[in-house]
Amino acid sequence: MSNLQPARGTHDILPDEMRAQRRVVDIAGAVAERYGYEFMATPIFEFSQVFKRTLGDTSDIVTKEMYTFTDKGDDEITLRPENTAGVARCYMSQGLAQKAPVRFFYAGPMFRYERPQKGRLRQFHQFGIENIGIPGAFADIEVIATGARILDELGVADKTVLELNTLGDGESRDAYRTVLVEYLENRIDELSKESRDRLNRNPLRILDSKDEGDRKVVAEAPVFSDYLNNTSRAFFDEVREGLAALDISYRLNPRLVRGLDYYSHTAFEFTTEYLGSQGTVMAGGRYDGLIGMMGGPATPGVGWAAGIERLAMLCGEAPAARRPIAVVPVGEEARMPALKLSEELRRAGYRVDLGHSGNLSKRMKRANKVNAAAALIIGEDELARGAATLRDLDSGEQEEAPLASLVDRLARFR
RNA sequence: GUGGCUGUAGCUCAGUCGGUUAGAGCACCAGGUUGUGGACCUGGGGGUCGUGGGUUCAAUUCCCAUCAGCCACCCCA
Repeated sequence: MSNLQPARGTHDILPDEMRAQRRVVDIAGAVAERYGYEFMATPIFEFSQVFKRTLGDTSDIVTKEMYTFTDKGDDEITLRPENTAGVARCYMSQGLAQKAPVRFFYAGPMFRYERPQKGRLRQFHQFGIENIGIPGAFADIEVIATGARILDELGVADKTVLELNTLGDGESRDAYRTVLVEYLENRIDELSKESRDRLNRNPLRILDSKDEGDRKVVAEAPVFSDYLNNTSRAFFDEVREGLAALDISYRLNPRLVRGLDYYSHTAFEFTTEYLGSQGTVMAGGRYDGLIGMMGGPATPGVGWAAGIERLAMLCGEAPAARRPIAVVPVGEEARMPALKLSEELRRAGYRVDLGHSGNLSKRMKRANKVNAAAALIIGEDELARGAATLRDLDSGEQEEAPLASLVDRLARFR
């Protein structure tokens, strides 16, 4: 058994779970389209540089979580740990600046070498949207609104909370960073070991530490909002105004810091308390610096990504599979006519379960097991009359119907 | 990567203070019903008790290691 196990942190997705995930993607995609987004995909692997250059040398994702290997052509390849960098790369290599602004959504597998837990897999799936080319706050507002609308239509809005923060522009962040590091250095012996390590690499992260000692120090730390310049402040105000206008409620969380380096201004997360410590269900923000970091022209962008598994878990029970019509032949001479009838019904749009063995009783059992809405029985008698027996499997009522009228007769079971 | 809990049939779980054929419910298969499913009845198949090693006359049970899942940290979707 041991070597038949799927690799650590991966798992098979069987139909029940697949339906749940598919529903998430279908609903999210349908909503995203209403907001002007179009479905697209980038490759599952890219040159490692795509991620290394953009996600930041200090991020955990780059430093310890990437699936990177050298392929037979000696290229250094990485399985994508997220999709924003890939979309940005695509934006440049496809010359999409010509078509800016662009709005894309994607769905697919991502890979991160982490210690697995429920809701945290090494191969997991994300649905995300990217809005590239719009510098103004309206883009941020619409991006958040798209996410909120999706959560609402999935029926999980009341299980999630939107947390919002601003990271300001580069100037504001640099100014704050300097002051913060200075403050933290003065109280360095009160900080946890992890936070001391983070002090140089990524001091903003310390604001989000769960360590008690750290929290005490953080509580008295200088506040970012005091260091926002006018531009950054005005931007954030407009975002908040827009959310208010759309009745999207949120909770300001000044400690909300995105893990990746390319973010600026708006940062947000939809979180839930129903999933244990894997509570982030959808997260994103503005990444005006990203395309520049990849060597392209300064290009604004906003987006978010959502964990499909996490959303599906939040949604609870998977939707039921579509109920088929069971076609059951009786006797050898009915097999071929049953095959032809099945084909005809399928062409007409029905889902058909054609049993392949067993007597009538066994096939009826199977019809029941696959949750068929109706059974069509064709045997010698029916064949002689060019008809089939149509049995409603819920009520148990049955009648004989001429083959020619079947497609219509079945309409109520569609 | 750190700390902890768990691992017995396809699933959910009993059980063995170390002892001979390891159980239940559900699921599955067959029959009761060779032109009628769901309910019911009868019977049946399925486990090297996660894997490897150690202790022992004897290990599914104790010990160690390992793998996997889960929880918290970490990180995040």
